[in-house]
Amino acid sequence: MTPTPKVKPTNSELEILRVLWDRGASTVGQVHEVLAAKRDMGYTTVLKMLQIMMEKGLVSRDDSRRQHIYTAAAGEQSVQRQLMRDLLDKAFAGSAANLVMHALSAKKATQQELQEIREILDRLEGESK
Amino acid sequence: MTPTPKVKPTNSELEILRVLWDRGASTVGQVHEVLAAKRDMGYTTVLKMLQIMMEKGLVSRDDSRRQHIYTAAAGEQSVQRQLMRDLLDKAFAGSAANLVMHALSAKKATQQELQEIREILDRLEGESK
DNA sequence: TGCAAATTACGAAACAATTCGTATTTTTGC
DNA sequence: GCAAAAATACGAATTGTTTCGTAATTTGCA
Repeated sequence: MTPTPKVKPTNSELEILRVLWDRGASTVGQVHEVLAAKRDMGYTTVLKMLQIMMEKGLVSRDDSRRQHIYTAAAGEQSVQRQLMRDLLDKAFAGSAANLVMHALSAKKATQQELQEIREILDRLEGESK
Repeated sequence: MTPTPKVKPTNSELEILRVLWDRGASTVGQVHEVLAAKRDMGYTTVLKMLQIMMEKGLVSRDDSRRQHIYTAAAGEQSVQRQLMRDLLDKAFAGSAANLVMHALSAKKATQQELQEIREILDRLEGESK
């Protein structure tokens, strides 16, 4: 089980977590490189963010070497579930079906993804039978 | 078509929109009554929020009478879609299937909801053929 | 060794979101 | 009419987020 963070990540923090989830353990420079490609963002800004996230327990780091190496402490799955629940409550009045409907129309899923979703449905339906 | 707001509602704004979507046009007092039941929140806080939301175009109001009547200007559907897109990008790396998976496991859907989702899938799959 | 380069630490400014106290305005009942 | 009650307007404090400049530290190498 991935640990559930105590705090809900802010938007910027989520951007950084995204990088760490995708790349795995990274230096500040590596995270910065990825983010700077998308939008303007100074090196020390990223550094500071990571330091704050360290305090909040969202990342952990190895500072045994010259360049500190940061790792996402909050598991991708856990954070996703947390954000999902939050959005479900606040914006969708708890209706998962409604949310799914919007998710699918917000972004076209591939044939393969649609197939995967069918499988999830099958599994869920099987369980509740 | 419900109008898409220019701005993304903040958390508190979403709470208020939730009330307006559920109850329909409401006075400050009515909104306050609902929110105060959940968490501590002063009357003028709600009032101020609604005034700010008015400026942002998230609500409209009828101030022809003593008590102003507020209505959600941002349609529930539009806001949901917008938030969905946002979350999809930031937390789910664009994978709708992944998001749907979490949505379904975060909150058990009813048989009927599952059926509705299947119908959506059918429709989508039909389109892309 | 000691200087230049690379890195982290720190503080604080800029901005945005939330909250509420007080002032002002409007209505109503006497 | 006028006072009390009820409502809105406004300003500002507080808190949280994001950003970055500058200082301090560490490392490698000439």
